[in-house]
Amino acid sequence: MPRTRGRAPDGKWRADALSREIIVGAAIALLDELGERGLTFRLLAKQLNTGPGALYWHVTNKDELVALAADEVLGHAFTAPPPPEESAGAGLRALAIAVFDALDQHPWAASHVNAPPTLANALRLLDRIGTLVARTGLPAERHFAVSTAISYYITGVSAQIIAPRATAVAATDRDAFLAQTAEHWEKLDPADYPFLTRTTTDLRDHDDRDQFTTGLDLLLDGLNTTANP
Amino acid sequence: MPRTRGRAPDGKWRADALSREIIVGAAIALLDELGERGLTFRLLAKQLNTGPGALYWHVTNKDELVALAADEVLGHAFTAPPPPEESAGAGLRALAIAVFDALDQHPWAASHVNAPPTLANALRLLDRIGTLVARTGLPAERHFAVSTAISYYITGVSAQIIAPRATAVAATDRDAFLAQTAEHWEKLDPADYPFLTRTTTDLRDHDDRDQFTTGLDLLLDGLNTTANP
DNA sequence: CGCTTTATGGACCGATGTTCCATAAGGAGT
DNA sequence: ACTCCTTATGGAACATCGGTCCATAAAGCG
Repeated sequence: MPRTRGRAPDGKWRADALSREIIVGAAIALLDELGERGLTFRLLAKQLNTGPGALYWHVTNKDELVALAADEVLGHAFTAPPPPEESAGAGLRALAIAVFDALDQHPWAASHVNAPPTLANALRLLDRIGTLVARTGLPAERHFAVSTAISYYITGVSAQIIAPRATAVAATDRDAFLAQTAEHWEKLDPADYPFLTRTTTDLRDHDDRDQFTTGLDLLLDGLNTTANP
Repeated sequence: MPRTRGRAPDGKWRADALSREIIVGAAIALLDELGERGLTFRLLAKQLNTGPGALYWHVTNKDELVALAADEVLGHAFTAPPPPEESAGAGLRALAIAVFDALDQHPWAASHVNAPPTLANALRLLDRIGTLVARTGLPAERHFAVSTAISYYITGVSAQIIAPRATAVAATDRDAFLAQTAEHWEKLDPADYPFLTRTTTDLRDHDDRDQFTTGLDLLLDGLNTTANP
């Protein structure tokens, strides 16, 4: 039995009708719970009390669905309004960390934020970065290269740090995984891997967010000295 | 008809026997030609004149196969011996660019280099970075965080820049794709996207490698000023 | 000359992304 | 009110995939 559909007289969709937004929202819930491999059109359809075919009317394929879901997650970084008065560097830092935290809460999304941006929230991210970069006093012809570089750092490094968590199961596994990796490093030949064999304790104890901010601060330091020589 | 197998008296594998290396090599060839979606155990088996089941004796599953292939590609960055005497910064820059170029020639690999490293060549990359960072005069307790940050920049930003090329088909499509994206940006509301709407020509004309080196140089600048205040 | 190990490869299973199509509910025009 | 037409819907069906199973055979070993 088909559900009610079409628009109500007030222009809004009826309560039980499907829509792109509803589908993406349900997809995010499934991705959070089961990971990318757990998201299935059949399961998603069952959650929405419909069949797989109906979903394809609103979404062209699975790739697009996941991309939309990831962009939606990226948008969580913009829920708070941008703090009005602060230095460009401080604004960039806050923005970068907001993105990292947003992706951190939905690890599957990290590897699906693509460049160059085409979806709404990815565009907003780059635009905000560009606006802040323009405030640094850097010559205008370098704005694009520097802004995209910062954008790529934020999404790319977040993906590197966060994505492994999507394949592994829970958060408690992190310690076990790091311990196992550290053990592996310890068994390497110090002649071939002089650095790794002496930094295994750092590996065990490190904080993911600190790793992200360490590189970020180096990058913004470089930006600062380049803009104000 | 099963192929000859086992080791020859000299300890080497017979010419037509399967091996992990041969399978990974054939997988790389297929990935280069058809992309990640084109790599199939059936097709790979046909290329090697065997059945899908035989491959699973040498490789546990497809994820591992792709990871091995990507690590093999990463190793292309190390074929040239490291230049002996140069500053740590110059060494890091050369290493980073070598990795970018290696991944650039096999775009599918870019999104499969994971952190923290466990496979051979990913480990070598981090170790070389760490050894170079240790030469900068940075305090030892910061070596790990800074080295991993640089490592994440190299692989993460490379993935951001290169990975889209794996989904798109050929290299000639790049101009068309950028033109289409630029057109999309031009149609945005300048009130909402002040930066993007005035940088569409930069988008059309930009060079991917320059984008990578721009951020890299900012990062290394920051490293330099931090190490030598 | 048997016995064990190391492979091999084809059949098979379950599941997935996607397409197809019969069908139904509004809206628009008359 | 009656007839199209557009917008959806949802279940069946299709092609294909990753992965498992197992009968089988070559090489090594005693």
